[in-house]
Amino acid sequence: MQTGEAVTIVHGDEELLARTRHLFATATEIACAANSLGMWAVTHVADDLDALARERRGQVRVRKVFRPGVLLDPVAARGVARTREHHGAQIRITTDELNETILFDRRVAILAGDVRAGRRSYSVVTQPETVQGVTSLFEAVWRAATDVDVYDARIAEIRLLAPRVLDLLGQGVKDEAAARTLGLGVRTYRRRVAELMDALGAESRFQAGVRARELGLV
Amino acid sequence: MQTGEAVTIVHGDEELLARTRHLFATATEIACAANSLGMWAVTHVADDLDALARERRGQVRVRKVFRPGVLLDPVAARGVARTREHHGAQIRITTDELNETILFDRRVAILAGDVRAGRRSYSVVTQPETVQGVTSLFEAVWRAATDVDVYDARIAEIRLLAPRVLDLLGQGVKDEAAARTLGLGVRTYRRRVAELMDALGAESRFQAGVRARELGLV
DNA sequence: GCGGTGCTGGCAGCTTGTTGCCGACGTTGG
DNA sequence: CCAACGTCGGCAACAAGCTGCCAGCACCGC
Repeated sequence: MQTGEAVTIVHGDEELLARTRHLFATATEIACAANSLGMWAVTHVADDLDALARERRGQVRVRKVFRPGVLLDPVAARGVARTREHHGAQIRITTDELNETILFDRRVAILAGDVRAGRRSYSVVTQPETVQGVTSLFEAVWRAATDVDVYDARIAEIRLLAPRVLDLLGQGVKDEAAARTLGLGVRTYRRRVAELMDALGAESRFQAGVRARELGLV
Repeated sequence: MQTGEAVTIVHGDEELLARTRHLFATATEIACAANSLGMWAVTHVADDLDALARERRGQVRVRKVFRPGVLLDPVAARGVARTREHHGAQIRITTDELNETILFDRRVAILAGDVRAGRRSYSVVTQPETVQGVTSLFEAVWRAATDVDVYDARIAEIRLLAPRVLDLLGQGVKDEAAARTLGLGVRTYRRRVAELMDALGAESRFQAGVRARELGLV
């Protein structure tokens, strides 16, 4: 990654880590928009980066925006809570579609690309106008987003039954049979399904299946 | 992995490779049942293993059973064709639910477990009765399965439109709007959807979404 | 005890999805 | 040219899914 380049393509998590470690160590402002914890898994895997974040807690403003589906996975929800507690991160939830992005000090933007051959590619952008554009988009999303506490209480409830509902949905079981299996009325079962779809931000059951699989919920 | 153990748990693809390389080098019969190419990606990543398989072509009987959804991905379909051509593998398609399995000479069975923290665990079984049980299950599936050629011609057609249909489905677009977008009548669009669901072995759209995502089709 | 609140589940109306039927049309082979 | 075949698309019947409505019930606070 050369200093003169405005956009650099980075392949794979390891390379991204290697090339951005210094940013995590020096930035005073880190902002992240993610559909799942996947992108931030990079920073969790690297133990030294986690320790670094804790160490720098008072020196860096960390903001993260997730989609509500993230909170459906108990493990991910705990990860979110831990991030807030240990890193002093401010966390909000949005129902808008997100492109996965990390911003450092309004100077560097990392945009996630597609997964190819099991490796995800990232664009590392330093070109000022582009970074500014991405930043303003993030700020707009941030302003419209809701504090995680508002969502978490509600989703914590949905989470209780979600694994069983998702399991039955994933097996292709019809609503009536699924409701019977869970000992619910079909109206209530459908309420639970509708809540899940809302949390997943899905408008159809196919889309919900895709999202649920993406988030590792099924 | 000790000789005396009847079942050994192996974590991650690399470890599986390291511990089973000798099996690929010595076995005269290899049988694999897989939901996707994922499990066999292990052997593709290792170049020396690929070369080994080519070298041993006349010395080892290779049989693989996949689910039809695998053929929906052009890349995977080409991988299947290449395996057949280069390794002389016999390949069949089944619509039954499969547990991902590799068998070596009716003596060793490898069963795939769940993915944990991004690493998949495998059970490596050498206990004779268990291996025999797994082998007989594989043989039953093999007997009932259909030669890949029978499926491939049909699925090759479905594959042409599949990316666009899957994309619209994944966006939650309703059938009528999706049909219009593709310039089809809604009856035809629904035929295409039904074919896809058949190929994916899904009974509901949620399940289809999960499967499609699993196979990397969306 | 009583009123307020929230959840459940049955019912019903509506939308969306599933699939058979059939006429129309294009293609192919004799 | 004609017959056979396969696909498309409109129509319709039916099933599955979506959601509002409301009575019944449990719980809670005064």
